[in-house]
Amino acid sequence: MDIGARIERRRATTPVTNLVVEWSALSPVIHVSNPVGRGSTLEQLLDALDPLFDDRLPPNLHLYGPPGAGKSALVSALFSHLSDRLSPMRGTIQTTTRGGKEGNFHFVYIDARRSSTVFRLYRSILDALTDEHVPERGVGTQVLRQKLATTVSQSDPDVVVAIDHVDENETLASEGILELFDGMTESLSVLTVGRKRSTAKPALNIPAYNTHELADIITERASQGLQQGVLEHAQVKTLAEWADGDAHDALAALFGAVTVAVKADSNQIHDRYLTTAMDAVPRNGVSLGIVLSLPEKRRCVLAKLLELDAHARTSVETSAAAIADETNLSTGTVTRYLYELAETGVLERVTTTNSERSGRLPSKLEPRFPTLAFRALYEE
DNA sequence: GATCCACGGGAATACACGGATG
DNA sequence: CATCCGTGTATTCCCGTGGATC
Repeated sequence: MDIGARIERRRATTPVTNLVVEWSALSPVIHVSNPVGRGSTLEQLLDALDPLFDDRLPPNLHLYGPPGAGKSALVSALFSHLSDRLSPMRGTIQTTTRGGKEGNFHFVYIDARRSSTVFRLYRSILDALTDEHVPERGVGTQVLRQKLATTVSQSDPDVVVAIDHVDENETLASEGILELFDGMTESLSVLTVGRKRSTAKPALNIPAYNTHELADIITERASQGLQQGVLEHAQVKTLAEWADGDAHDALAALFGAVTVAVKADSNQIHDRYLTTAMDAVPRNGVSLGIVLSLPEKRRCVLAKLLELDAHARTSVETSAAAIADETNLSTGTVTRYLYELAETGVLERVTTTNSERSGRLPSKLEPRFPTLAFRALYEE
């Protein structure tokens, strides 16, 4: 019996709720292969990448736009399709005649959130380009750089690398990123993607979605992920208007609402679930991708923080103590984590007014990320 | 032995308040 | 009255350590 059949059998015997058909279609951190509604930006991107179709390496480029505008969705999908068409099949013998216009590029998509250091950037690219094992420790950054330089210059196909999520709090800065590839630029081109405009490279702007486009995205996701007709048109509209152009927020809210409905054993999404879910997505908050790529212990601290009762949440210190109690971390360390998370915007410190004690006023911590979706995705 | 980097401890500094000081 | 000071907290900053490779 083959694996596919076994999976199907397992699937059929596992009780599924009559609400969700496909969780991955609903996940705000998984991109679909054909993003909706970014046609004109796609055309501009293809224009910029036009040399590719003439067998030349395109110039370096920077794509920027507001959060939830579909930057990652567009670029990851585009790179995946380009890879299908313009990359040599890995591990198969090239049968096309020499000089043909196919298979002359490697396309590498990097998430700077997961490759947040120079070392990891080099490592991820190298790992994508070679079949060999690439060390994760024990070898210096410059060694990896050298290895990458040789690989890039010696390999026949040139390399186009997209580095997504640059210029964030915890990720590499777009400024200076090209210097990391000094000496390789003959055979390697870089597309950086971020929220800020970049001064150095030619840049392309991607605008926020309008309400109509957002509604289409939500509808598409719901049709893939939910039983037909579960999400009503009015609810789609509510979500789309509320999200104000931010697809991340819209999908995080939808996902949250679904988890609430499933937990309540409901076979439909009541409006009150939707409201609860929208309330759990702070406006101008930090995206799930950022929170989920935090180091393990910090994610753990965040998860515990969400479970605390009102008493434990009154100050950073009490929260830290309660969390430390449930983990093997010391109060001091948890405290520092919490402050650091507040520093980077994942949490917000709100100074509390009433305190019977003397001294500086304490503050309580408010999550600045979609809490329901985080809770569900944290178990992975 | 080298390397990366998540962790951990704790010192240093900032702040709020009330009372002392000029 | 304005400013300084002491005390108790809150917050930030720094740097060493150790696990897991290679």
